[in-house]
Amino acid sequence: MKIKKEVTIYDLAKELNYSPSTISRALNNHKSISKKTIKLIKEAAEGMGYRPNNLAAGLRNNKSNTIGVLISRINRPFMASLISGIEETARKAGYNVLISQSNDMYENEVSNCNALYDSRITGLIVSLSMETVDMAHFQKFIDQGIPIVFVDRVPDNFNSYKVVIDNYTAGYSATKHLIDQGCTRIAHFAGAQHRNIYEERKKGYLDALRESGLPIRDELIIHFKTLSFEEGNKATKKLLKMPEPPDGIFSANDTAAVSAIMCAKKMGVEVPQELAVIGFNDDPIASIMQPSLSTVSHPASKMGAISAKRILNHSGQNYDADLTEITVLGTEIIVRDSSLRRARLLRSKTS
Amino acid sequence: MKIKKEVTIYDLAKELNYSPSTISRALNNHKSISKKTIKLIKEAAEGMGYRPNNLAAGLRNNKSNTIGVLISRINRPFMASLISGIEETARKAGYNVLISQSNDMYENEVSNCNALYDSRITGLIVSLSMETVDMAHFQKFIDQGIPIVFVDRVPDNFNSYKVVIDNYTAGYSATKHLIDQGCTRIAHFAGAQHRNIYEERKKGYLDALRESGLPIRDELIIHFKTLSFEEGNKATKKLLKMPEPPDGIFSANDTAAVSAIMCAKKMGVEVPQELAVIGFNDDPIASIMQPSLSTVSHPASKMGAISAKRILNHSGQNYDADLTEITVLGTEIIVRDSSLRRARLLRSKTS
DNA sequence: TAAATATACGCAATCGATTCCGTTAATTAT
DNA sequence: ATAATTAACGGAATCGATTGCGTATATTTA
Repeated sequence: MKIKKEVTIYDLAKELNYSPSTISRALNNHKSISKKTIKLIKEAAEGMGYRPNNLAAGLRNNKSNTIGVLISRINRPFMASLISGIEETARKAGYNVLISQSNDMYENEVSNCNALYDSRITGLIVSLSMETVDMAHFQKFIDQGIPIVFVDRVPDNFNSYKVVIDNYTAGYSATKHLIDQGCTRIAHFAGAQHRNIYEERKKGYLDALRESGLPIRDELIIHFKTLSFEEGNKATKKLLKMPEPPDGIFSANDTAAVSAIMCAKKMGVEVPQELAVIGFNDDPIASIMQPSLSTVSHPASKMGAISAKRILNHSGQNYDADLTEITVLGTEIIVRDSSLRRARLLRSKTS
Repeated sequence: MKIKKEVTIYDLAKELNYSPSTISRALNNHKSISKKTIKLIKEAAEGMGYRPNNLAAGLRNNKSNTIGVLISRINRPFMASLISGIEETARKAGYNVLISQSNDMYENEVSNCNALYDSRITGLIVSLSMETVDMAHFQKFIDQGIPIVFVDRVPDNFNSYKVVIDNYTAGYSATKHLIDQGCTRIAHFAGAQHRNIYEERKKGYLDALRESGLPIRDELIIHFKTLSFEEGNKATKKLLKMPEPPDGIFSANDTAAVSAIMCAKKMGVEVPQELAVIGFNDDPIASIMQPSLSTVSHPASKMGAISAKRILNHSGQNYDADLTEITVLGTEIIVRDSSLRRARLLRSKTS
């Protein structure tokens, strides 16, 4: 199989008797090239099958019109939607998207970070791995004026753009909802506390209890490593075997919440009557499973779009590391069957 | 914020009194450079914060160590797992991954195709959009010797690497399973028939019926456009209102199967006793919902890994368009509650 | 009509890494 | 001890697009 020679602006220049400069300017709609010439050149480019070489342009301009994405895992509903939002926004602006996943390991995050840097990305969108504490691997981007947008799992000791949800309020509202449903012994499935989103959710949980005059019982607060299905299963089993088991669970994610419900069912514990459950994320599962899972919905795709826009808007202006714009998005408590104990009661009240 | 100057091999050359050629060779472990010099140069590079510029290297070599991915949508469980498999394999080999989604529109597929080409990707992994018929936009990759791997939704009129599952057998087995469970009026939710995966699944369905001597009833074969939840809902409602409703459904994806089950429940139709359902894909929902959904499992992540490996292996050798290696992976029928009518009967038979 | 300005384009350097040819010095073979 | 290798490195062109500066022609202004 012979490889065809690629058409470059030099080929176009020779063919049309123009200089490469003129070809380049014409293809970029430069104002000093006449409309007629631009049309002529563009048509010839199309006809000869010319395709720009991003590598060459990128080298010259020292950037690649590419947004780098650094997340923990792609195949999580939230992350997939986030990426989808990023890709859609970037694509519309003519940007490409490079992805990489850390699998929640610090070491991978660092090496992926370097790989993305080596590709001279225009900006970086990051959701931190579970392990990450040290932030030094991001410094080189700042030094080069490459914008970083932290999404969802953000650092609190690093100045940069951030796009987050109000985890505190969400945690507070979710817990308050359970209290409103008559729960008095509410357990919490907490995530790794050095990741601020989990810390905030827990704070919200604690404050909701305090405000309602409910005691805080340490034995009802379970600290998870990864909030996995297995972990959730184990934790639920343990909780339900306690002499005074909880009558409600606020889980920091849906996966663990689902496992709690399934475990409860297996153990013959009625949901929501004996155990009300609310999760976090509004994964697709939540609305399908039975009983359907109450949860906190996350505008994942929108967060992706906003993050991408941050980077797109950034280009042109000089990067000011002191200017840290933080976007905080609202969440929504989605009440479904897994926590709805007082449906009729509430309805009769309002009517 | 001042931008630090980047360190290049020229800076290293000046600092260490070597030529740029030597620096480059040392960093690439070229055999004509002494071990001692390599160590010296690498340490200095590390110390001075040198980072290679992929754009420059890519321009010179006319490739970017990047794999391009062109799929319909990222936030589908199957696709997210596919990408995850691709990314993991590519990353290990030092390759980056560029992603783009067509949202199942031909026009987007073409423009994304061009965008990826412009970035001089090393290889392309594609799952076709629902709309795609014309394949001309892929020709330029072939002309340049850039390998293309089609995954899952593959063309049948284009020579290239392909990674697929045996959709015919899967469709046959799924239908056979329903027949074994005593179903005699089995409906099929079919996908767009110009996408071969759906065509094959339907063929398997038809042959299973024929082989068992069951009649093929056109009114029980519903042709979907996108196999969405809404479409599934509508179709199920219609089917169940028929004078002689089906007693089984084989859906070409899980989403529509889930909608069928939920619709049946709403209409008071018992699953699986009155209506047995089997889906396709083994989405996370399948095992969680109630009744749990029988389905065909798809080795998504593995398909991604294999696709990436195809491209990695390809480099070096000359591309031979006549050599079209097709990888066919097996599937597994996952029997869960939604189709299990004869559980006890079967068990007593085997024991 | 001469001067001033605008229009439309060309020249050549540049981005950073790679690699084909050398060249020099060190080692081995005879 | 001299020729023949080998090892270790340098020079300079190259990849393709961009852009500051320069120039010739056309157009406008006074």
